[in-house]
Amino acid sequence: MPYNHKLIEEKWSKIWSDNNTYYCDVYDFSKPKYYVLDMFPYPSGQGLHVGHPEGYTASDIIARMKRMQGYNVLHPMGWDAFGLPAEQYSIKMNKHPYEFTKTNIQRFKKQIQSFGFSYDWDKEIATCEPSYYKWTQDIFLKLYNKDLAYIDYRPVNFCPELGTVLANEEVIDGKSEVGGFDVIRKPMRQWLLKITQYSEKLLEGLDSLDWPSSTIEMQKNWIGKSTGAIVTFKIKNFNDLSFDVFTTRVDTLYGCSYTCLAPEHPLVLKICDPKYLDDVKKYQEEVSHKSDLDRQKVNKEKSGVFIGAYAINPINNEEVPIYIADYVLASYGTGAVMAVPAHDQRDYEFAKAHNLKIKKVLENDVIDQAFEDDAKHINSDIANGLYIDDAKKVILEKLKSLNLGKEKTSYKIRDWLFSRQRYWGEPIPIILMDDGSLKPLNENELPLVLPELDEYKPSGTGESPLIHAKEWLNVTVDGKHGTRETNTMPQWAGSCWYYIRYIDPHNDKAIGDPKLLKHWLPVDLYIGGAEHAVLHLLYARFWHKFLYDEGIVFCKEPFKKLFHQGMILGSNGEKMSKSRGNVVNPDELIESFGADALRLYEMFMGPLEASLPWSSQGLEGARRFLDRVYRLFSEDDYKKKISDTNSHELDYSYNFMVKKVTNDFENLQFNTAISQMMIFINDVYKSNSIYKPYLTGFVKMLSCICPFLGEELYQMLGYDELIDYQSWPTYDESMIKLDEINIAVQVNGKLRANISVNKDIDDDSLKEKIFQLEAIIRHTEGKTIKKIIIVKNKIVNIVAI
RNA sequence: GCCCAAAUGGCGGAAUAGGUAGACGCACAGGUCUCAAAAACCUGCGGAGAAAUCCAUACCGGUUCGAUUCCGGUUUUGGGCACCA
Repeated sequence: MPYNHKLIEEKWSKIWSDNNTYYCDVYDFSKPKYYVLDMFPYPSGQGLHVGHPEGYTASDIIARMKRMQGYNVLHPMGWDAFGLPAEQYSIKMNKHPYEFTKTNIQRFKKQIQSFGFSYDWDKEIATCEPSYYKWTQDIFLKLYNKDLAYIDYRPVNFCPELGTVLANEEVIDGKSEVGGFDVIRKPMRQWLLKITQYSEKLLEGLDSLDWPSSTIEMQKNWIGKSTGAIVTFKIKNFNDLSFDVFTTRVDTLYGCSYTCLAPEHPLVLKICDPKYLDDVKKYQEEVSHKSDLDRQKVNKEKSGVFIGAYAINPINNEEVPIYIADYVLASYGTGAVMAVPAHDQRDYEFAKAHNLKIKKVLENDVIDQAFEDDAKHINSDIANGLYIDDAKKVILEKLKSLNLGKEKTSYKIRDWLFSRQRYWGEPIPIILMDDGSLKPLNENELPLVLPELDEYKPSGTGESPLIHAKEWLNVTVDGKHGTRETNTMPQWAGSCWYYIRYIDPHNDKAIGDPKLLKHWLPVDLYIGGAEHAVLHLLYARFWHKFLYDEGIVFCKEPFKKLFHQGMILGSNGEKMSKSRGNVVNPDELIESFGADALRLYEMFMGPLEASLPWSSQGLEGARRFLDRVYRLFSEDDYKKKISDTNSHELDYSYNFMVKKVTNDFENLQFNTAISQMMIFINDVYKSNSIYKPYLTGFVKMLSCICPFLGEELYQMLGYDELIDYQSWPTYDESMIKLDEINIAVQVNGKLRANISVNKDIDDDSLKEKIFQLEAIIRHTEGKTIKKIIIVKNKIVNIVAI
């Protein structure tokens, strides 16, 4: 008989909630702590899909194992509740997004709870609650007071037709996603955070982390540190003017045959020859119309124009022409480059297109592309005959003596654009006084709560709808008038520090409690999608490092171990989406197969980090296994085999399983752990007597994956307590060691026989036995034995010719 | 274009300090039970061959007694980045 999952799920859900089973007393410091965290979801209107529970099940298995291993486990869940869809909904319905968000949260919570995850719901948070964002605002003020937040003008995607600013994802081919209207680039007043001041700290911390190496690599590339040099070029006929370039290959300076400025470079119009002015202005105009994306896409042709001016190469006083080109970015380095066409591919292409001189300074053949590697320097006067490192040294020394160059480290990372022209986000707690000064709120004025609006429609100017909240907007400070900042914070803000708030969300004092934060941080295991490899994980690290510098947290990194779960694809191997019609609904699956079967299947599909196609037959197989397990406990034929005395039939199988499962769980390799548990159950079916403690140990491990059935089976074995805080099974290493082992025998690397011998048999006896084997005699007959390789207790290879 | 990862039966996958390729599950086929079906249980299951044996971990080469695993090259797929000086 299959078990009744509905009854069991209902029964244990109630018992868990009545007993507050998964409550974590964070002030209990008597046990070691384990903090296992999921990336919290955005509660969208669509509800949960089968991808969500994959990561949640993995973290839940770890949480349950750690509880049994005696840890005080913090395993919380909450809601990343500010966001675009809620704002769009409120515009459409002219309703407050809070209600919509609240409804979605309730639905998500109900769905998540149906999986039997051992979350401590007492720690639940939502980033859109004033009691939460009070502290997001507080951290912003701390950043502001440390001069890490500032206002600047930055271009945004503005849609005049919709009267609103659009996110990149809302713009498709230069048109708005909604309505298909034109989108233009318009500079607007923005807040930025100086994440660039933390470049080095963000880089340093990476190597100490137990993170996927690809994620560490991506963060390194994002920060983009490169060490090189600044070289100063004077301008011919402009004695007092010069510009700096940044280069990583100062050793090739003798090969510089032109220089190139970003079209936006402030010097361009000052030094441009009037003859070329029209062309230059036209080119600048063209470039300014291109959005960042356009400018990056059109990368086939190296466009640019000569501005009729010349720069002086400081190393040899050669006069080189100055161009402007859009392949030089104003935002990186100094916004100017020295071009060495022979040894930089981009410069090479530009030089070819504009008929510029290509001068070799490295001993190698440059035929139809640039040579960018190391070689002996030529045509380089003081650097002739030297290789890259020494060449850099002598050239830099000379530049330094001329006061025209120095070492310089450059980073790709830019300051974080931290404001949105939206309603549904944390208000920025700053007042813009009429006299132009900025007045931050005091801590005791927080939270600055979002006001109710009559209408949530866009302002039409691109500003936030908060501009409509006249009463909220206008304030008087010390008798002077000012208006509140109408920009709000981006969705990232709330998720930058939520792992701190979880520790004790009911107690504001917890955020400043050193003992508590020292005990619980860092997060021991953080599980979430690889799509957050850079932005969220970098921003959160930035805030954490800032809070460390402020003396609020005491570890340098927030997340010790990180794991990215893969994606669950549709059964056709494509990404699940409504339009493809391959979406699987978890509610229906729990209804018909039970939460335990769904959890088990998702863990058994394959490696956690892999993207795998959904198979409903696979789910049926998982359920079949659980029924097979249940039968052992419910059918008389099997029940009567359960015994308090050990017949030793399962000694090996059980102990091996405990070892493997413990190991695999620790490494989040659930698919192989489950297959070992299946092997154990197959062995149990074959044995005549089942030692009860072995069955108990199995149930404990199963309960991490399938908690409802785990509790039920534990009770059926006759135990009164809940299984959740029982001790983790141990194994006896001596039971795993076999006396007799199987050895493979190869001749010339090909398997010819198998032989069963005593473990650790000496080589001579083994050889003697082997040469009695018929297959070995046949394959070595008439040949000379050149060598016999023996790998102890594993394999023998006879080399014979 | 650059960077990273991957490629194993009909399918998901297992096995890498180099050592018996295909664990476990799915699908499929045959059988037992049944009036019958379902469920359950048993057996088989990479390809060729009667067998001996041969071939087989994307493809081509190399190192090695021995390569899915290491090295070089090629192809394909997936992910990331987009002229970063």
